[in-house]
Amino acid sequence: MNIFDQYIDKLKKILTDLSKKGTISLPDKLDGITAEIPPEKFNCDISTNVAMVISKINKKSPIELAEILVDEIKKNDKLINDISVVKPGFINIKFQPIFWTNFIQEIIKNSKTFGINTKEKKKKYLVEFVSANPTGPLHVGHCRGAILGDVIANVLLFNNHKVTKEYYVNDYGNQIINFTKSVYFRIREIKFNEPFPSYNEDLYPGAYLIDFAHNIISSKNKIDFSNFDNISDKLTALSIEEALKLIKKNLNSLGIVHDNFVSEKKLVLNQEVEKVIDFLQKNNFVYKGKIKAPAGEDTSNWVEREQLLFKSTDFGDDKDRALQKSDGAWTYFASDVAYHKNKLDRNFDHLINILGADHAGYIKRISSSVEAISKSKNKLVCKVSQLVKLIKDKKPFKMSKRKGDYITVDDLINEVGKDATRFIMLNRSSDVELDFDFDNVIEKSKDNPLYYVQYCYARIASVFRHLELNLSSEIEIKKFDFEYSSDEIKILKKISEWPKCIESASNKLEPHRIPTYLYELASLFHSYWNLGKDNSEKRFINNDKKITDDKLIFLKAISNVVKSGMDIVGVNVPEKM
RNA sequence: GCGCUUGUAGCUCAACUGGAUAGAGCGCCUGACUUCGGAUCAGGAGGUUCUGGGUUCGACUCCUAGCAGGCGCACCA
Repeated sequence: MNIFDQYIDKLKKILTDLSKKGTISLPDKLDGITAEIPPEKFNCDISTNVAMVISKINKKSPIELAEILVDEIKKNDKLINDISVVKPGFINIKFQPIFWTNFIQEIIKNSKTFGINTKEKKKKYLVEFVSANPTGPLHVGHCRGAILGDVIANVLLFNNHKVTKEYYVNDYGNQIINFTKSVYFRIREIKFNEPFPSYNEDLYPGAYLIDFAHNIISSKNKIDFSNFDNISDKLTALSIEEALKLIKKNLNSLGIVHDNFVSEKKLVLNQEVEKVIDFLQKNNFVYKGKIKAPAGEDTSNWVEREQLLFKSTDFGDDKDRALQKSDGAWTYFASDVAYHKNKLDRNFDHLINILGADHAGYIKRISSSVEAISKSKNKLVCKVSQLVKLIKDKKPFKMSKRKGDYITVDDLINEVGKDATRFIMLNRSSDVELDFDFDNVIEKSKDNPLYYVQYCYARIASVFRHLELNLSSEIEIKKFDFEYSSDEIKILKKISEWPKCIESASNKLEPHRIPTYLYELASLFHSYWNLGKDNSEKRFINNDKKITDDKLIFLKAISNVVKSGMDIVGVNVPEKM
């Protein structure tokens, strides 16, 4: 039920009819026609730019064409109250109130599907997100991307697409060796009373490793901890298992559950890296060569060496990228190419990667590899989530990994809660840096948009409570013959934009549009609510402690949209606060 | 030096894929509580959308040249 799409279809039909008659000419493709709710000052319901779009090809002024169209539109639409042409050529339409009564009847009937974008075909998506190294707990830095990925998946699911949420586990490489060694030293610290080496900068100093060590010691595995080399494989597996357990717990407290965890190590052991490089070699995308030092940087330590390179410059990257290290091991990039081949083999229509800002420079090379393998440019979309600036006590809070004083997801959830974290992290476009002010996020006031939206729902719930009705149960109303006032139509207009919001959030992968929209809807509702203070006729419940059907259904429509929006964002809507 | 990205009210940010007189919140100033829960609302002040060119009927949005901030630029992952 997207009234704008419906209206555009109606306009297109009028245009083709007129062009058949020879009244107007049309371009080959009818693109760029919009229908939207205009700014409030125009005092109308829907507005279209159609006259301006066809102005050029007809060599007539938009105003002139609009006048012609207005007559036709009037003939075709009986629910119009008023229609006018406004410079520079917009056609503005005001409906009779019955239009909105019909609208609300439709969306109440189809409350389960209202908002879903029906234009698009069902597709299979893979969303890869978080993919943090399995060497410790998630910290705040991971949070934004995690929530972004999760909500993008939710939006796509809401639109009936098939979505797989995946986590790529980097359980291969030097960092994992250092991580396992660190666990080993913690075990020795416990078992043999040896101090954890402070001199070795490669080790992980975090105290959580002590827990890992305890867990491994007390597990059922019988391990002789006296010699590292004898047990390194076993210990690596156990350590990663510990880390993943913790990470999954962290994700869970954020309300995130992945469908798959794909192991880098397994890809390497299954020779998938060799296979994909072989494939690229046959297609002439791989060669032995040297990488040049970047200009303008201190290159005194630069060592030129010959290594296996991928020709990402063929796809617009600034340099070709190394696939193999000098010791013969695959680079992270090489196994990631194999991982993306693996994704492509699973026949998804679209791949989406969520990356942190610090990995933005990586996008060109990985999308180059996907293009080389799939021969398709738009298969992979990478979405970058910008930094989160933490603010505590009005001051920026810097985290230092070395010192181990970083804020973990656990800290965050304990202090702020899941809902506030999700809502605030999502409230801004992922393209801009985000200020995350602890004091503000905890505050239960209008400064906090989460509570503002929740409060709207709670107010509606309280009306239902007073009437001893259940907000979540279906309402049946036999006669839809009431008329809504202009105050109410203002809110209904906003509701009519809900499908548009979902559509753009989904097409552009910009879920921040949802909290923004919900805030605006809540704001209109709060204003409306307060009208009842000065004017008791505008209250929902009248003096006989009853509610009229139009008001009941009106509240229901608002709460439905708020609920479905908050579901996508992944936060609760309490009936009492 | 190169690449990506951001630049909109004092501050934090929106702006329906190019639309009309650019909108919210915070902060500041006025006002509304024996409330269908004030975690709310009404009103006011506040703008050369970083700068210069270009495309267009029409530009915060697209192109181009700059300026400023952020991120990145080997075999780390």
